[in-house]
Amino acid sequence: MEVHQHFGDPSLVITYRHLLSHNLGVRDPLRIVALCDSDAFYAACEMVRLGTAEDTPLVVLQWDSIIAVNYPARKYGISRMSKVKDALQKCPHLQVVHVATYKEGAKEPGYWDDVDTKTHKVSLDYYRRESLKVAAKFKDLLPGCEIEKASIDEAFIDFTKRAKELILERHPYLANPPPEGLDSPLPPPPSISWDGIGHLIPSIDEGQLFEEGKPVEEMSVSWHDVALSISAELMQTARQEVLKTLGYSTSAGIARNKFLAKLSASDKKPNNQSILRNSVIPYYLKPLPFQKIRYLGGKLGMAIAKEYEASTDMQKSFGEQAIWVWEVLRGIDRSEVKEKTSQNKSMMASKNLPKPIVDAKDGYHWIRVLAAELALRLNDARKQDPRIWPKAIVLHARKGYEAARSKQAPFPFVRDLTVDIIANHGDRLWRELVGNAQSVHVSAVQLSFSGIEASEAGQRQIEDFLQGAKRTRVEDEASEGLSFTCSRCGKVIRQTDSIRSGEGSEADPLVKLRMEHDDFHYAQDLAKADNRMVLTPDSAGERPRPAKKKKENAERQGIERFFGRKASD
DNA sequence: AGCCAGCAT
DNA sequence: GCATGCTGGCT
Repeated sequence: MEVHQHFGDPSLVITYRHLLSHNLGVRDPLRIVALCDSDAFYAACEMVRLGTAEDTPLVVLQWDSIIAVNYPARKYGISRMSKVKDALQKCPHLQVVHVATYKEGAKEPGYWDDVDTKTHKVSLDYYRRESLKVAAKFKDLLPGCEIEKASIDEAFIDFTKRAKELILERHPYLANPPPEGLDSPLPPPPSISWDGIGHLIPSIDEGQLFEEGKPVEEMSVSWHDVALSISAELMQTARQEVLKTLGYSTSAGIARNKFLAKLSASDKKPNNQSILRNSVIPYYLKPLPFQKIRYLGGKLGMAIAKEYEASTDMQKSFGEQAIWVWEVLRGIDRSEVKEKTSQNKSMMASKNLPKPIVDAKDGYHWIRVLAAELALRLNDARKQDPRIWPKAIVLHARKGYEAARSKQAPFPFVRDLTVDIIANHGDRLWRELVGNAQSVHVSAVQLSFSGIEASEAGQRQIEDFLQGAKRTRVEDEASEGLSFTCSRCGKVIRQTDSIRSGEGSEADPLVKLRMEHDDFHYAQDLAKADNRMVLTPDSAGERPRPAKKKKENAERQGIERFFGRKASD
């Protein structure tokens, strides 16, 4: 088995130091990573929403395309490629559900029976919310584990730390290293029961489970295998609990790194998990078309494949494809499982246009639709964390067959985010993109926020606003009148007689002053976005509150307004 | 910083 | 396909 020698670490002797250390990272010989993903997630979401029976075949539609097929439906030979018509022929009682959409007249996305891509826009928000629920549940169920949400339906879980804890708990004698010291090898591991904790990926064909007269599964048990079995146990109970409480079935792969976890996760779908022991890795990788490996599925994979075929020398010198693939894997997969903030770093709304935009002015219609969705979503996200704010707003437009072009601009911090603010920025970017042309050919538009963070700047502005009043008042008491320093424009704002319209208000006058100044910034943002006159802070108080007026207007303008307008085509 | 290409589900 | 999201590289 010379192939084993190329694997280095797996055959490395595991010592007391390895077991007792907690900071060995990706080099840890006891490292355990799982990839857990939801089975046919969008379809499962719809089943949960509709209370559909578990064995009901169901597909999810986006316009005319099937984007999710649950496992009962797959039994009928239905796939994502199928046409709805064919699917219904294969399975007449198939449930067909269209994703939620925004439609004219409705403020919230919903499920309608008259969806039309010319007038509606898809909303995937329900799936995002369900995804967050699942992730939160796994975090609850797996304390001491690092969890990285990798996509809407997948998460990596690092069990290393927890598995080591449990090894020590179950084998307390390991806590006391022998006199030879921490670097002496651990005693032989106990035998392992793999029952009920998933599918053990075999090293060779199911047909020949014996080697050298011994069952393969009894060969070469290591402490890493012990850690694997413990992790598999934890993963199994967590998955069962998610299924029971939220209704989502999942599949998982458990192995020594992210790549292998990801790979093995799809071995036994749905509702099952696979365990990949180090000793079977070479056998597992050998027959694997390497395009299946993450990051090798696209252009890079093709390039490498070409290079590989071209250079026969390399092939000869390296011999086995499995080894070569493994070398690639080693190089790339030093990646840690790292917790991500539950808040995404970008937020995007996009729309492909079956009827391209021809008249440049018609761009505003779809931009406002996209802006309305972003407003809803960002305001929603801010309920979790009011500090979050995007650094920039980006507009992409695909012209005809050309690749998409984009323009972006910094996005200012404003307290009350409205559709208008976003749309006005979007409109400005649209003008930059289309230039002077009144006639265009835009087949897709995409509006997004980037660099979303719980920014200190945003937080400070809010804190200043709420708390600054007190501090400033003290400073100001000696001097004449009310004033404060605006953290946004950096100017000292003083109360002038013009603002002092004795409305017998019960509010703190300084708070009031700040609010009015804030309104100025709000108005200025709008004005800037409109490429029109820019006010100066000092003149703001003299004006008859244009911001307020605009705001009231804006509040009445929900998403329905923009759908109400005809996309003139 | 702004824009794009590429990869992913 | 379509609707998302992330990262890295280039200017």
